[in-house]
Amino acid sequence: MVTVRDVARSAGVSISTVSRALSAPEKVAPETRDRVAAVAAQLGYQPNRAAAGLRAGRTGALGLLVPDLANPYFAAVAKGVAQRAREHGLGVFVVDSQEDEALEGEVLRGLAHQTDGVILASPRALEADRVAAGTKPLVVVNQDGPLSVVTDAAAGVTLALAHLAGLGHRRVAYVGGPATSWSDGQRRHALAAVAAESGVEVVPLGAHPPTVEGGASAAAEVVGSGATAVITFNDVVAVGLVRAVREQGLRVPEDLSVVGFDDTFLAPLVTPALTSVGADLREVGRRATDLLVARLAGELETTASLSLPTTLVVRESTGEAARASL
Amino acid sequence: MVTVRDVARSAGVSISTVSRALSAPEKVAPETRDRVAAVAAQLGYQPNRAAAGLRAGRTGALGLLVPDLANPYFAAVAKGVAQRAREHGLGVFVVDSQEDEALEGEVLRGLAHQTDGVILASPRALEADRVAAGTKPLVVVNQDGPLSVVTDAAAGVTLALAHLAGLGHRRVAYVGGPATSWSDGQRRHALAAVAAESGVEVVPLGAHPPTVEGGASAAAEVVGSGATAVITFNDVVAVGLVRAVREQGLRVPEDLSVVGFDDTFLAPLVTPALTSVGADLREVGRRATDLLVARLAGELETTASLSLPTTLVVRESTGEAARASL
DNA sequence: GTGAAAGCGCTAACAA
DNA sequence: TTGTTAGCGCTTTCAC
Repeated sequence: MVTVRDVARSAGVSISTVSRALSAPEKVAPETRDRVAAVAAQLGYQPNRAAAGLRAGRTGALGLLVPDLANPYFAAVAKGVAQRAREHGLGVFVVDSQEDEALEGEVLRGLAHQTDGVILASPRALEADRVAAGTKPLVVVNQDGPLSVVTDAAAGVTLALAHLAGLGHRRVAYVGGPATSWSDGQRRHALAAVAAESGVEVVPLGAHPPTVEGGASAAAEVVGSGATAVITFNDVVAVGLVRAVREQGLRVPEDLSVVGFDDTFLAPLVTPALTSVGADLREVGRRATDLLVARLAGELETTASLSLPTTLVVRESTGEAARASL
Repeated sequence: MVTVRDVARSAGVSISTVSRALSAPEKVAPETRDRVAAVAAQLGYQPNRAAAGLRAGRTGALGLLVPDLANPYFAAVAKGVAQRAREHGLGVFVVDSQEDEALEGEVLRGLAHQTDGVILASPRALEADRVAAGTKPLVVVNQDGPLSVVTDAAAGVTLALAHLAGLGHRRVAYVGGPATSWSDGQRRHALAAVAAESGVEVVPLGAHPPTVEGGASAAAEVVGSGATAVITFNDVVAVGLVRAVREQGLRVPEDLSVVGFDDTFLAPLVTPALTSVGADLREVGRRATDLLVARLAGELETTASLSLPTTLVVRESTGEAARASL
């Protein structure tokens, strides 16, 4: 392992000059700086993060806590975080809380300790998390907080409703996700708020698991609601719902239009391809990272909330409201 | 921040006793150990990993390098790694090389430096990577290496071929993935080897991008091959292929049986649900982690290769060979 | 602009 | 069994 001492000796300077030349170049004479840089490169010197952090009180690493890394939603956010962190020269410790509230706190405690700050994606137990994180800055994705990044639910449902209204739908159902989901609450709220101005009646249905089965189990409720179109908590629920109503002999979109949420890569692949409300999840990860980095640099006051735009991708699962009613 | 000194003072012992009590309990008198543990817990002491690592020459962290974290395949592996690493009390630095060979090496160099060893998932430039990793142990997933974890391609294609043969298929095409893909090579090799004993003629087709478009672009070739069934490089390719042949008026599985690869969560969601050769990807991640940990503990010779079993999940996209030929 | 020296929190000889 | 001590590689005053 090549250390500052090796570089210093080779360049004929002291170790402090090496350190400065590499991390605060403006404090060193240009020629010295260049010489040190050249020697460092030639020797293949890589600063030891742990040592640097130990002294400077930083770790040079960020933490990312997700409920389920195998979920494409979080995988996309994680990718954005990893990407941007690299650009900032920071490492990312990734931890999967396995959707377990208790584990979330426990794991966060450890994570906070070995990072400069952590990004919490869709936390299940935010209050406990704040305690677990201690004094380390926390950026929250998909939930409220002093430092947070969310996608604009109101804009998303407005787009969906406008699209459906334009197709002649007058009664639209909403198949919700888990009652504990913050986004679900946001969407229900937004739906109620914008229904009137869209000229559409919204029928909020109950909570369903965010799975294919959850979607299937909502089929009866949807059909019974008399709605000609439905918005679902996410794409997977939409797939389950489509499958179930088809088994009842209904056609999508002729008899029922379906709008998914999240616009995952699933949406274009299923039949019919799903119209879905989406957001750029990698961008969510990137912006969360930027927020954390800015906060660490002290460039930010204690509070900053970002709302990222949502889009509606129209595919095959929505069409004109032909039926009078179900 | 509470340090060893605080615990030592509170417990009335020296800092080395605290260190020992916590990391080598058997070297300390039971009563002392218990007292230290109690005080540490009460004070909420968390050892500083960076400091410990600095002194001990370990970092307490593993690295995981994937070509694309948003790819469900790698996301699943990553989840397994994160999970098991946590159980071993190690952190995981995750890096996404964005499918870029040059970036892979560069990123690995940095990763190797701040971890005790790294897991390389489906590396694109293994030779360069060995250099970049220096002396740090490397566990390779999905490719050959001194320390490696792969899924059993031969078993997978044997299962698929047996299944198709049982349905009466006598001519089976294989739509390959990128020419640089190691798994693709393994599968082609295995296919050629087991074709005879399955009583099936295998028609290897060209390389196609591992995308929906890639699958669609293979449609003509597949139809032209006269095969009644086809095995594809992965599920996404299968979806593209199914879509394209359907547009030509063929039915799946009545006119063409399709077997995907990887058994991603896509498989059960598309129509028709895809028969697919799969493996437990989280387990792949877990075993790779175990291998690396064992190697770090010196429990392993320099070489160890694991081949994990594959399964065939039969769904709706395969059926009896009714056609004489296309 | 540069160097000497202290010390971040911890572990591992070495003593006792 | 326990304590003392010397660093791990680096950053950062403080002199010069």
